[in-house]
Amino acid sequence: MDNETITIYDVAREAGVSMATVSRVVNGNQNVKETTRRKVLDVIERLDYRPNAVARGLASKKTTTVGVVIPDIANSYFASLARGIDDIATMYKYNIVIANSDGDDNKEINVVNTLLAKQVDGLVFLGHDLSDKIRAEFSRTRTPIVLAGAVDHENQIPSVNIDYNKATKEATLVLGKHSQKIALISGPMVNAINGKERLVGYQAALKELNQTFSEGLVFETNYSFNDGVKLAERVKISGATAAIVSDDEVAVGLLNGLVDRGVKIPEEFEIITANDSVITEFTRPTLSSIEQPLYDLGAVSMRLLTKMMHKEEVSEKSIILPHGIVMRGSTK
Amino acid sequence: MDNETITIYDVAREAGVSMATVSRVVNGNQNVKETTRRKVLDVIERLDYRPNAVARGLASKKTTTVGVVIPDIANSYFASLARGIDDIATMYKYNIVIANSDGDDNKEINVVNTLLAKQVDGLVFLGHDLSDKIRAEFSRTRTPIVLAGAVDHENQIPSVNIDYNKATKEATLVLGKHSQKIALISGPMVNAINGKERLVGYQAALKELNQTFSEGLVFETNYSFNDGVKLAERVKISGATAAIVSDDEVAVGLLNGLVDRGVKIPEEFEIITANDSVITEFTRPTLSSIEQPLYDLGAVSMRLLTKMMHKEEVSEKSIILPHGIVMRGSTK
DNA sequence: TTGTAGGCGTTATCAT
DNA sequence: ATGATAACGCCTACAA
Repeated sequence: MDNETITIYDVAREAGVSMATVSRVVNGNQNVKETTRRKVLDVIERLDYRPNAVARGLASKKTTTVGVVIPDIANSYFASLARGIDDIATMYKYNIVIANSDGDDNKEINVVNTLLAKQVDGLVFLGHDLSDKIRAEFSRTRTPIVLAGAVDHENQIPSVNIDYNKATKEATLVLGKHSQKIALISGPMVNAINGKERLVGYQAALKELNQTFSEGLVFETNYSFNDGVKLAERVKISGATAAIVSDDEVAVGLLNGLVDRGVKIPEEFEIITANDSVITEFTRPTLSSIEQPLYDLGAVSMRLLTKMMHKEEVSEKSIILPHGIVMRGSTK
Repeated sequence: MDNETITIYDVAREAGVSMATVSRVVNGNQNVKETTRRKVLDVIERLDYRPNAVARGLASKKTTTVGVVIPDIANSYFASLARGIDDIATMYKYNIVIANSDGDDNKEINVVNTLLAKQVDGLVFLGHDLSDKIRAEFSRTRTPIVLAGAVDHENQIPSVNIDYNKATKEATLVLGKHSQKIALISGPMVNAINGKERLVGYQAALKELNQTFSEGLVFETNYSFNDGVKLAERVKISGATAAIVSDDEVAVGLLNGLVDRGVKIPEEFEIITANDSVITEFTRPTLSSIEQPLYDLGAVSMRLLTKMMHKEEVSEKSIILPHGIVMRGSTK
């Protein structure tokens, strides 16, 4: 009663050739006479035949699909990376299956496993420092994996990053020109996005500034606008007069929270945020930021992954993209 | 030389049972003696066996994967919907393959086809009024499809929306209290997100306000922050003293562009935007908005899709979620 | 409760 | 240039 799924056999029969031939024209194999090619193409059109990618995947052991593990697709930073990834993936005829990990170690392992079960040809892993468990998981699969905006401290897995340590240090030094008390607003410390690098850079800068490191100036958040807003009061009380923030949404919240409390920015309080996503221009004053090529981080990592999937030689496994500091309204 | 891919046969041999039995325990079939189940589970663990989802998909004709066609994942409005979709999908054990369409008719058709070729169990289509071509494509597939934040004027395809017409009318009426010239900032007119509904609602409100509709007060954009910024000058020149905007990023740009030009908001110019995404709170003043349950739009549509995929009866095919108007800083 | 065997829709290897 | 015919890894009646 329903339209049966039509297969390569149907096309073959209808066109009076073997399925092998149909397969050849579908796959652009040159060894087909032009006339039969036409004939087959016609039938394909007429029958509205659409090759079954699953069967194809089973037979060829390639799915033309890559998995993307992402902490939160609704976060503009990750969304930008995702966009870069998808564009390049599309360019190379890959599709993307996205799985939110919420930055949770266990969920990460979970989604990585289901992604691998789905036989993705490759994996892009976003956002977190690698936990030992996940690294173990990665090490026993042949599936190519690339980290984007995430560092592997063992330096085993190919990755695309900026130098978070250096960038954070530079940003902190900028704030140090006018501030004696600089706060560090990070993600959840146990598992922050490049948290260690950032902390190290921050501390190195403090040392150079002859400022003492104080736990009381380090604040943890869960990467959300509201976290930033809520933090404003605590930060104000801490006596800090500047902050380096690890996530743009948090920074926007903090800035607005501070402004709403009558704090003058940048006169009384300076902020530099970390990701230079579009939202840094949404506020007044606008947010100064570590400048990083978000889209490119995604795009380059996907490009790297395609090379690995195609078994091309990759000279550089740990790609560091250039960064900078954009001075906008939240710094003097 | 490498770790061979290990299959259900390996497990069967190693456990001294048939592959059917292994399949049973993997799929949680109850007809397995507890002791053999244990035995099999042990071997699975020991061999680190991971069922091949592709083979499974071919044999069972189910991929536990749903396709999501999205205009731009980097847009916070769509990203919110996507998050809702993914959460519910995960809850029901589905994965999501995302494809950006850029709101382009041809790309849409393209990605829909590759998604269908991949045998997704269902499809969520975001963002646009349906073109005839895409509707034709949809009508000749058995794959369940749900529209989220997109209306089908033929009312054939299940969808989850708010009443854009009514919401736009209400918002326009609010602006009409203080303004004689209300601009409508839409997406690309040919293919705007629910563009027709919004235009109709806008015009209905004008009529009720005894204001005349003028082409000069309708502005098209491409849904980006920068479009909004650029538009500020033109809108100002047009003499409008209020605007209803179809996209939050555009609204943010417009607001900032206006503020930067010395326009006082809301005193001299009022704005109501359309999507109530987080970024409406990023600006100062904050943006008043049509209020809509973004996450729920995604979540509900995915829930509806699961029902369809499981062949459950669905009573209501066109779900309208409630909306409201949030008055924030950009209105008097 | 467990095993056997026939698909699922392609690709890919050999022949012809 | 074209056609048989095995895989590919699993599910699922059907038997036992």
